[in-house]
Amino acid sequence: MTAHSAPYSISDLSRIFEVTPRTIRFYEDQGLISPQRVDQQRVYSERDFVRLKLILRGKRIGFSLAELKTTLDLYDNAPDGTSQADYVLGIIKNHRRELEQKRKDIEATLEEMEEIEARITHSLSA
Amino acid sequence: MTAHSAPYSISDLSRIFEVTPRTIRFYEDQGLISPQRVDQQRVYSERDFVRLKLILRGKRIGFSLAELKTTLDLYDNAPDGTSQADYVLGIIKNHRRELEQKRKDIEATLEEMEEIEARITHSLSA
DNA sequence: CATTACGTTTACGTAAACGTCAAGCATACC
DNA sequence: GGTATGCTTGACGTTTACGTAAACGTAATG
Repeated sequence: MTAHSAPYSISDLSRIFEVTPRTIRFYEDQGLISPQRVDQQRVYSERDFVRLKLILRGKRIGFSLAELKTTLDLYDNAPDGTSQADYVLGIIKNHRRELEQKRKDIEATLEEMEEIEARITHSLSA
Repeated sequence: MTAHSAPYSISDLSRIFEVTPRTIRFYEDQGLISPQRVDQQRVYSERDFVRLKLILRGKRIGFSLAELKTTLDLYDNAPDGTSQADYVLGIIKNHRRELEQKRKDIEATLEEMEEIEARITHSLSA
């Protein structure tokens, strides 16, 4: 029971995802989203909605808009030929390595923060 | 058996961490590292080494240099008073929430990538 | 009919994180 | 003594990801 469903206006998405319309238009400018137009006005489909969601998630993880564009474009069209498929598989493998690294970084940081937390709470009981 | 040990020159760190000297000097400019000087030349201790390591790890996770500065400064000096401690604990809690979110983002992305990988390899066997 | 709300394009501004010279000093080697 | 190497400090340039303002169109509302 999401408050909204497709189609969305730009301010709908702006509210839902807590980004400014400027941001959404900028992503379009960079080729990340391509909403339809009704009388010059942007109209966003469920697919656009999902794309924006993926973009913002990717950003939180630390990917650039350029990277997100290529990966979104990549995952969009299923590869036809075997060579294409191998190519995509290679890219995916790289992305996974990056992500695994980030996950390790995060886990290491979380552990350190727990240690610090423990040190502080322990020192408080002194 | 790390090839080097303290003290390090700027080019040592540059090689070890695969960043340019400019980057390291920039971090100093931003107050993230404060190496000693011997005759105007920067000399990095083991502590500086660790700091740089933490900075780069933080960057990979997606933190800004400003954020990293405050957290490094924060974790540096153990809190003396209880109020201080509570303050720090609050900040840490926020950081942990952020990191948990990022971890979720990463895991969701990894799962999607596995699905895509599966789809491709499956389509190849057709 | 004027105001308000929402949308549009165009364009200049900005903060972050360095890159890229330029010019100079010191040590080391031939 | 000249040259190469490595360090230093400016200082301007660049990319990314938007912010911000201007100037305008349209549709509903009092």
